[in-house]
Amino acid sequence: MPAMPHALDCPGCAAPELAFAAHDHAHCAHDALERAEAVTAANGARMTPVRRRVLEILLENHKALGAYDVLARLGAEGFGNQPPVAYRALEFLVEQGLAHRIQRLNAFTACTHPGEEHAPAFLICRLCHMVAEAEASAARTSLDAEAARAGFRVERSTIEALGLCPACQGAA
Amino acid sequence: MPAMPHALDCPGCAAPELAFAAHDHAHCAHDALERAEAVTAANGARMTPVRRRVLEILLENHKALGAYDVLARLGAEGFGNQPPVAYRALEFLVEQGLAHRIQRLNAFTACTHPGEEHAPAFLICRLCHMVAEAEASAARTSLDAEAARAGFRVERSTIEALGLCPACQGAA
DNA sequence: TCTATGTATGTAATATCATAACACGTCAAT
DNA sequence: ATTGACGTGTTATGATATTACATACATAGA
Repeated sequence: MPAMPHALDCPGCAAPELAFAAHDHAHCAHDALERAEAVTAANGARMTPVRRRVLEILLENHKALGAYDVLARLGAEGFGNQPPVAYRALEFLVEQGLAHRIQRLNAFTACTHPGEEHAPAFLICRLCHMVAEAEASAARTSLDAEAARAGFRVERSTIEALGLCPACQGAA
Repeated sequence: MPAMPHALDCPGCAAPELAFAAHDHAHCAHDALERAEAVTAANGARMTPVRRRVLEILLENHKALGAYDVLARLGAEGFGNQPPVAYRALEFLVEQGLAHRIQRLNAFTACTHPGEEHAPAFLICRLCHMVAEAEASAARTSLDAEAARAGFRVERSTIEALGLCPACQGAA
């Protein structure tokens, strides 16, 4: 799987913050799955059937899914249908950096560039509910500096924006 | 109520991002209540007994309280004891800019500088659970710019940091 | 003053999100 | 073959939030 040619071809992969833009999503998802296998292997973690399936479900589109939405899908496919089944798989994916939790929505979304160190901001469209990741290092730097002024040491930060994606701005 | 002399005297009020610092909290809370009355009056909104009481409860300290914590207090004091009673009052306070919702905690905290236009970042101590407001305009500017690159229009954003407050850094 | 209107509150019922605790199965290392 | 770590299934429960409807209360206009 040649990484560079692919990234150059695929807007969604080359610039994941453009999840809103049209892109070859099947490709995008397939690629993310491949990377996920690599990431878990590198971490000595196990990508089991439930976990893989949950990731596939999240990768179906760039929206955030609630744990119970995922659970319903799992149950329908013969996996367990009790909440811990979904929550455990989601927690695993988040730990491995393969999915993110969107605090504002109490929901989860597949990571669009797994394997790369990142702590993105999320752009959440209030109409179509798409979620994109955006580079957040500048915002985080400002936040850390401001926190430091108060003597506060930041360990993790959540940056989420609610608004309108390009397509929905036209609609509204 | 002379605003300037007071602000100069009270670290908590002069620099609300220093909620972690020692300050005359009774004064801080009393002042916030007075300002709250002014804000609601200016907005043509009604500061009713339940709403005032909820604000007082939130003002007791700089921690975030869950809706059900607030509700338990209300119920014990003769107000309604069903969830909507708390949620409605909290929603009102948030709308009026007198309280903030902390997404990460599914909880609410009194605003430390009501009446001033602001969209702060929150600094949440994971040990003592204190919550302080920090200036977030720089971080927001970065975020908006990054969002604009993706064609996304930000309407509201949530910026929350989890970490250790000055006091708890010593303890840990 | 009366009454119509909008707003606030109380209450019941229910929906939605999340975790604790325990049983069972698999697999790799001894 | 036994042990121990890990993953999954299941029951039960806890925590957070909303819908819908009934009642009370304030205030403006007749």
